[in-house]
Amino acid sequence: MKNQSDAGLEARLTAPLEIMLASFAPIGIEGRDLVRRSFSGAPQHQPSGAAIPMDPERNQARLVASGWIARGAMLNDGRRQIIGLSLPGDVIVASGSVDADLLVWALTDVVTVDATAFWTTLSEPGAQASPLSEAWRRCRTAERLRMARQVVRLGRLNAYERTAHLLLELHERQVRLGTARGGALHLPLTQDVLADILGLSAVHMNRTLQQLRRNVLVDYRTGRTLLQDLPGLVQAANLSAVCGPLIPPP
Amino acid sequence: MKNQSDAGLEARLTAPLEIMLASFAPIGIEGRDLVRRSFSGAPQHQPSGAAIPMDPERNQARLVASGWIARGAMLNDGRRQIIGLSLPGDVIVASGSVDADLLVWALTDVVTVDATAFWTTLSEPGAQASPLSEAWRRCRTAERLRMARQVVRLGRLNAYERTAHLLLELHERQVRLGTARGGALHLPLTQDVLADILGLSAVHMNRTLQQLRRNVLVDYRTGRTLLQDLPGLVQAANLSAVCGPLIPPP
DNA sequence: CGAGTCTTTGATGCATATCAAGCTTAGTGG
DNA sequence: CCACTAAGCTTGATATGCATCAAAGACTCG
Repeated sequence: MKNQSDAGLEARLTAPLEIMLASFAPIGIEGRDLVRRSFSGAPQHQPSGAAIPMDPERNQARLVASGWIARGAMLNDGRRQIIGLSLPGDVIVASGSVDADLLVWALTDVVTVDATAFWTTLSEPGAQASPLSEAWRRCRTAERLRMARQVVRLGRLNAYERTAHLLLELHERQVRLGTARGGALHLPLTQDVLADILGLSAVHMNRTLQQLRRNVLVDYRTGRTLLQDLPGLVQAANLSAVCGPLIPPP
Repeated sequence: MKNQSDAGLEARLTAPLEIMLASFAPIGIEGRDLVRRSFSGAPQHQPSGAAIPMDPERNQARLVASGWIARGAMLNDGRRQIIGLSLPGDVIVASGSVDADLLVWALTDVVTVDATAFWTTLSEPGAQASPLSEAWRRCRTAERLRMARQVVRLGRLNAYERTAHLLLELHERQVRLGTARGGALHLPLTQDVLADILGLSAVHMNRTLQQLRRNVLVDYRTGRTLLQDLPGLVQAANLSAVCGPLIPPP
């Protein structure tokens, strides 16, 4: 009985991961079941704003089951930079920061599960050639690519380009998850948070969003945003935001 | 005979990797030998400025045996951003960029070897618990950490802080390799390249380096740079640059 | 010794930060 | 149901860090 309810619970928790993996490469029923079997720990709930404890030694990796998470750094004088966002289906790895200057916190209410077993499973010999491991490989490559593009964004794009590019990236990720349809996506981010992702001040973030609205590219509202002109955004971004093959969700 | 000379050559090619791994965790004689046995392909030479071909499918990973390599992106209007530097001992992974907007090129004359076998070896079951794999894990963690810090650097540090931080990072990496002694390090980077790492213009890069010299923190010259005041630089950087445990090279 | 690649310097402009204040919205308690 | 509050959004004025442009010195190398 406990097992049964657990199985149901796990299936729900891993749903975003299954969907995202399948968007990179078909993983088959076996792949799907292997994913489900790899998560058995108790889910942890964190309220919006809470820190997510990431012990670099134990507790190596956590799967985001629902909610949005920010990984970032805080300087002594209060400046804050968000390094990346983790959405449902993403796996967060402890950065093992020596000085603990890297933080992970919840942007919304969040549910996470320990992913160490999953991590290990995909490093095992048999997994090396499976369809699942191929999807996982592409998924990790996409993550590295996103990080690389975050560097380019901050280093060489202006505020307008940065914003367009970030919105396209978040759009692609949500299309993979099946939570965005035709440019409409769920964005539970305040302009403050957006600014900390893009290395801007909150004031300038606001003005940049207004500019995008004036040019009829984006209609931004907290929680519910509409990309009105995808090709226009791609042109405005000046940098590709595509992160891998995209097999549309069913 | 061929085998014998090959063995000698391979030992030399992998030397930086062995040293760097050992700086993160002791790898033992077996680890060292496993590293040496994992590289058998012909070394490739590239002159300074040449592109390093990185086929995302085959040719997954390459070890830098000597020379400096830049990974970066080029925008259509000529803006360039270097995402990271690869030094001897580093392994470059194909980003599998869909749009091929990410490039890898040689900053100096360079020798690389295919590292796919090495990569695979360390994913095998037996390797999971070996000292070598522990060193490798820490090494990869350090790389992720460096990338994260590059984001913070570009997003929230000013030119002065960025420069101090980058120099500290390069210092640490060379201390690991045993190629830096007491603040003196080898920097085969033009100010142009430094600017493209730090997201600055070459002119401002120059002025920032002068400022560091005036404050007696750094004596910069292409090819040979001296960090005159490490604690001062750490303070100026405003962000930790330490990337992992540091076991001093023998 | 000439030609290219780097570095340095000065003058000017712009993108973005900062400061300060009003406004809007949603949630809370009386 | 209505103050009351706090969080977020918006706007204007001002300041500044860095880019850009232009040109002149330093090096290096054939």
